[in-house]
Amino acid sequence: MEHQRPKIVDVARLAGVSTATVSRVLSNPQVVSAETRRLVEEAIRQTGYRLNLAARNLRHRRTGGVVALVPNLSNPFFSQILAGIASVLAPAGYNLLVADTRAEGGESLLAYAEPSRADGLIVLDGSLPAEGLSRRVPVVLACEWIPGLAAPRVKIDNRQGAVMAVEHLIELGHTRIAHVAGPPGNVLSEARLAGTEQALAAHGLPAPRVFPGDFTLESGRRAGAEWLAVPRAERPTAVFLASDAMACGFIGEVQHHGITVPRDVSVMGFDDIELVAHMTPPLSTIRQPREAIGRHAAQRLLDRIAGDDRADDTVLPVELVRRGSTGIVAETPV
Amino acid sequence: MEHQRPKIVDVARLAGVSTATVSRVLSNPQVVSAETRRLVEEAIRQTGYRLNLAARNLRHRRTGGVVALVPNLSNPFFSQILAGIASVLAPAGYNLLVADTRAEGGESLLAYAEPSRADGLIVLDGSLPAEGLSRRVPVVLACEWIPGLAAPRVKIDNRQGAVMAVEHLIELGHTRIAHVAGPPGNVLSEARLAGTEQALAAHGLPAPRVFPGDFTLESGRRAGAEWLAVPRAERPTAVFLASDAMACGFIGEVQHHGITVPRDVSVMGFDDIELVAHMTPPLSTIRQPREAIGRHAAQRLLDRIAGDDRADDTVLPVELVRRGSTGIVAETPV
DNA sequence: ACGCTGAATGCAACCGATTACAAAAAGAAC
DNA sequence: GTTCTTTTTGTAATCGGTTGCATTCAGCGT
Repeated sequence: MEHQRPKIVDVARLAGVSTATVSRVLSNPQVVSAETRRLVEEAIRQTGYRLNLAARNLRHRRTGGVVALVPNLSNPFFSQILAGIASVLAPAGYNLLVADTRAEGGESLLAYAEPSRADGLIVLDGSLPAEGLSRRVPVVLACEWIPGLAAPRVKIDNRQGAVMAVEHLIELGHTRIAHVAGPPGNVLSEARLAGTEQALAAHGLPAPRVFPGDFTLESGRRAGAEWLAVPRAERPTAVFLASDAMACGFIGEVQHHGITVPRDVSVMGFDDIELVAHMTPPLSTIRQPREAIGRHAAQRLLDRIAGDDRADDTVLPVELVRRGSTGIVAETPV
Repeated sequence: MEHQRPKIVDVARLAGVSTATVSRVLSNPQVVSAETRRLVEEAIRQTGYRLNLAARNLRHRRTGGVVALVPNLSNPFFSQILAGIASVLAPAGYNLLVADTRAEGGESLLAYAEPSRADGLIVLDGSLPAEGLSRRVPVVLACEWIPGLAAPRVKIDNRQGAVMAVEHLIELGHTRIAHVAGPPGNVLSEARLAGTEQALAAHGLPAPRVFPGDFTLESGRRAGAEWLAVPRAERPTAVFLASDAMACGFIGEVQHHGITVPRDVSVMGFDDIELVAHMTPPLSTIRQPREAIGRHAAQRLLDRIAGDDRADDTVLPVELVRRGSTGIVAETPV
């Protein structure tokens, strides 16, 4: 008879009711009498009817979905944030979709900021253009943020985290402390660098030697190579890197050249990704509450969707995690 | 005047043409005369008109999107596959959305397999129920697969990879070789275990001691603890783990207890995730062509969407990567 | 001047649900 | 039995583009 996908009128016909009633059974069952409801449900089962979302979305002018824009899915750092987001969104009836801003062309990203595609947007990438994003769907910024954009931000105190990291090194007796920065222009890079400088200055120590980096493993490795190239007597005895991934690259490189951590150099990371607890030595780092960041971001977005237009910031606490990669400064320089 | 989002009729009115013409300018510009087109484009600019995707999708009966279902976004293994997928999908005019099958409830996943939500599905998780998936949208399975489901599969030869790993260890002189398996029931776990057994048998060696695991870092750490608990004289001198993540956990644990890799134990992983090249020692492993897996999966999906109904398998080659974590068996057992 | 062809455009039905409003049915009260 | 509520159901407009078919008009041949 009908090879096509059944529509709501097919169900209605079979159940002997109008399409309106079928629709009510679907989205507002309690207004339909028990008997009619049973009839309709049976008809739905028999026809194998499935709702067409495009049609519902068109009528409702909403999509029931939220899109998260992530700079780089390969960074395990983001996945736990996404889990936190999903844990809040799912009970609220929204589903989460993730798009990688690196993988997709820059232009096409704005396509996600359409009310006809998503009801809201959680942006985890600070390098997106502000102008395209405003005036479209509700947006919340998490972790990174976009300077020009008035939207709620959920973040950590990056500067304070850096201060804690550097003070930990200072407590261990280090005075020549280097920093490996994140990508230039990135808001996180800048805050962490500023915190580093602030902590050193507060303790009367000279400004740090800064090696360039971009948060990636490979850039950490290069920083390691640069550190090795510094004459031994001048080498920083401690290095604070702006991401755990870079710290991994750094440690791998210097260990490969016979350096022992933390005897020859103490290393601090930032993020506390799962892996670094299992390295040899385990990495000392600054823990970000990733799950909580995700949960708060999702909650703020739900608020915004519900009409709350405040654009205030949520700042979550970080935590110093002392592990084996940092130690007291060597008594006798070899 | 109008506070509402402009629709196509607003543009049409301003340009002095019909909605049909505006629509044509949008989706089929060459059929409209140059002059009219200019007029319409100007009107679009002035009104700030943006297409409503729900409406277009409803009419077209397609969405222009593909959903990838990933078991666990925190595993960096998947992100490169996703990059490969996006690199094929984007030029074809499809956009990619990612959903984490762990983060979302099981039931809600089937909601993604709706033609009104996505034009196709790439499933990277073998643990999903087959029945819900068939008969909905075109599906391609990548990496893992679902035994009952007739859909094209893009995968590697897991058994052959395991054989290569074990033969590498045998060449180095090892005879007591252990395996740390993936989660029971997983198709990859089983193929890799089978390959391990096959290679050992082919060389007249006894069946491997098998430690349980589930691909995660933590389960690798536990396997390390179990290995340490084996009396020294009986300890396997080489361990092949079914994932790199587990190998990291394993090495971290045994190094923590004074074991030196590869002197005391050789360790092989599987996957070649970026990080393992930077560990100390760098991990020997089996490389999966992740980017290529993603590209092939996306291409097969496009084929399917275009009506190609074959359900054949694509098998991509793996590669043995020799690094520092494997070495010749120690001459004199300490 | 007249018919013919093809390009450009408009009309209006359509995609598949939702929902305001109206009508009908069922109870309640007297 | 009649009137007034309250509940249940149906009618038809609507969400916002798309497209088959019809129409208009310019250009061309005879």
